[in-house]
Amino acid sequence: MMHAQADKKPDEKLDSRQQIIEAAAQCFMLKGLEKATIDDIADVLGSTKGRVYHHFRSKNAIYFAVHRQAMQFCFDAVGPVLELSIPYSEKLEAMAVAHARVMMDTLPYQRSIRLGVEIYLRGSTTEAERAVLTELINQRNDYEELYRDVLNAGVAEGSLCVPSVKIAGRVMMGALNGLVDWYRVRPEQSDADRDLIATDLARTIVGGMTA
Amino acid sequence: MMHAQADKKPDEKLDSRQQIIEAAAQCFMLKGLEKATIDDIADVLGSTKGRVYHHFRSKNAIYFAVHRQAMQFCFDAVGPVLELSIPYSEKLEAMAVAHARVMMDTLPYQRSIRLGVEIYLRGSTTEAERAVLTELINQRNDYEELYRDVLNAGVAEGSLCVPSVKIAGRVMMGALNGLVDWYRVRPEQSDADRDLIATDLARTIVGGMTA
DNA sequence: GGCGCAACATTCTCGGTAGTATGCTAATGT
DNA sequence: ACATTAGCATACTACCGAGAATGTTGCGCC
Repeated sequence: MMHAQADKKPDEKLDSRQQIIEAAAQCFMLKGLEKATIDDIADVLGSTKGRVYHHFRSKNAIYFAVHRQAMQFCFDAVGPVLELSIPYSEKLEAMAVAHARVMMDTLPYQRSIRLGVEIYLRGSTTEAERAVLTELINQRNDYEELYRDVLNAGVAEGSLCVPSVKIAGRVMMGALNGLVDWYRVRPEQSDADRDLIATDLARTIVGGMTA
Repeated sequence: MMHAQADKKPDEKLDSRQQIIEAAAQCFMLKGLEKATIDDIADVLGSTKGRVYHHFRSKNAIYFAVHRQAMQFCFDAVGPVLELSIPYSEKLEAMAVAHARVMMDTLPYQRSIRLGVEIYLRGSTTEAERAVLTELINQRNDYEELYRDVLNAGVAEGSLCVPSVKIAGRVMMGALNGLVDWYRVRPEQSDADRDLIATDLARTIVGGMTA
């Protein structure tokens, strides 16, 4: 009943799957990875398990999709910054700002990521799933490497200075991703408010690395 | 059978409970909060559920104990540093070093904390448990406030400079606690190696806050 | 105007786990 | 010496949630 006969928004066609991912991110954020049930996700959509299992083979597969999406948001956000021709110290800070922004803008996804990537799925998973898992972990490493690359270049250039590039990268990820632990969405909060948080955050972090 | 008749180490008397907490921290770190079962914890002790439920009313109670212990480690580590009469910038860095050290030294406890404090226990818990929960959260706030206090004092003194003390506190907690996400215990790693990590980490973080 | 398939809904099973109830044994007070 | 209790082990129950099996509906296509 009341099926897709209408298709009011033709640009939202292949997104029944996307809706599930969105709902899952919401549920994961609110209840945690294990406590969020498939039925919970379906409930958010006003739907049932059937729909979810039609699009995803397993609960893990849903989590993988959420994770991929979250990482994609990050890559999309910092990608443009990487193209800029500015001193590496400025580039690093701009990357941090962009990352902080995307953390706030896609909070449910980013919080889902935090809820135990390696820990979720201990042992008892299929080999295929473990393959996807390592792919996701590699994605995170690749992302962090973007920062380390800029750090290295900045040190070579002389605009950046850190005791250890490796540790500096960890510091950046820790401080930036930590945002999802304490940031709360407030309705009265404007776009400018979020920008202020992002810039203050980035400045505080990168400030210690500029020569 | 083979009960406590021996008591080989008299200094380890009232610690059957402590052993459970230690084992629980281990299990939580390895398998996650929900996936770690009471039987897992008992297995680590070469024991059974009976023992665990003799000392703790519920699984949540065990987690609470682990959490308390973890926070206690932190308070004990930075307490002495707070007494020192040194510039606040130096004090802040010394606190960061101490915190980083305790993160590495009590890794299972600290990792357990990260696995969802607010998320673990959504709704379906007793009122008594929720009271303990808020107590734990307050403990974390109190701990973070130690850092904010030093930051404020440092800014007033002129030895520290940040765009926002509130955000600077978040940055410190995020970067320092993030340590438990990437730090791996290696047997060949010496005490000095850990000290190096701690000092580099602290310097990278606090470096951006010194005037 | 039947056929097949996509996109779900409904219902069931089955394994795993928190918590309980009960049993057992060795100290400990009296 | 006897009862009691602390400190566990063993055996059992109740429940919940992932995934499977199966049913239902509408649309496209020949």
